[in-house]
Amino acid sequence: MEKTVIEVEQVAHVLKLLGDKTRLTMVGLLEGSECCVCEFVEVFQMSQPSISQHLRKLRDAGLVREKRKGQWIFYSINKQHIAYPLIQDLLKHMPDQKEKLEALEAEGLRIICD
Amino acid sequence: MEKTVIEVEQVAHVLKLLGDKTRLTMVGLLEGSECCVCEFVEVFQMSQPSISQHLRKLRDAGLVREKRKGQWIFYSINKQHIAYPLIQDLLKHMPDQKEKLEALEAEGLRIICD
DNA sequence: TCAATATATAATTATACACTAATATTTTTA
DNA sequence: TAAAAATATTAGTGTATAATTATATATTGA
Repeated sequence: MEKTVIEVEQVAHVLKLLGDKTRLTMVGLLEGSECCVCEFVEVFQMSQPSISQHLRKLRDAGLVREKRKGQWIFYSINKQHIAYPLIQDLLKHMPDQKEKLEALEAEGLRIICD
Repeated sequence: MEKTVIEVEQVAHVLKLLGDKTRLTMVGLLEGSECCVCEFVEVFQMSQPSISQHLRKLRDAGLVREKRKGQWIFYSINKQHIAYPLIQDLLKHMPDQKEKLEALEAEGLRIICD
């Protein structure tokens, strides 16, 4: 297991961001695969602006990256972030979120690119 | 390493509590040893009510326990809490906080009981 | 080029949060 | 038993946060 030591302030900042069910689940989903905004809207059954605002917070902190693919913007986890190993450790204590994406796929709502 | 899997909501709740520099440091300190309120007041240079309110949040969540020893009330980490293994993993990514207590001790402000 | 789709941003509002000031409670000690 | 010390609680205040609504931007496809 990789280990990074991060200043308390920075850890607190990351934990504050992840101390929200929506954002924490987002990160759990992104650990499994890239997702676009409309997939999050489906998974969370929340409004698109609300989803975008959550993603913006994660992006502003550098925890996720965005990449446009045609009409969609895909988000991915930033494995280069100094807190990424910490986040991985966190996620080990949570149920796997991938079933949410599988449910999407079953409904034909998963966006596949490339 | 012990492993516990906790529901997303519960993890988010714990992370929200620890997403505050003061409370996160408190937990880091308590992982090393019990502390009483006046020690926290010294370490954080914050008002006593503010410290008490932070401790109350941690206590309400069951993350810490309190125990009166004479005129002092000592707080300790609750190793029985379902999120304790998660917290231990978190703390591994932070600098050790014990030097703060050593500094207190050097000033003769550490409260030793028993 | 126009309509539809996907996404972002801005403004607003209601709620949550952290701190301070004031006060209450408990314990020790003189 | 009265005063001091340690801690908790309550009320008030300013700020942060999350959601909604409205609007703007960018891309695709007819």
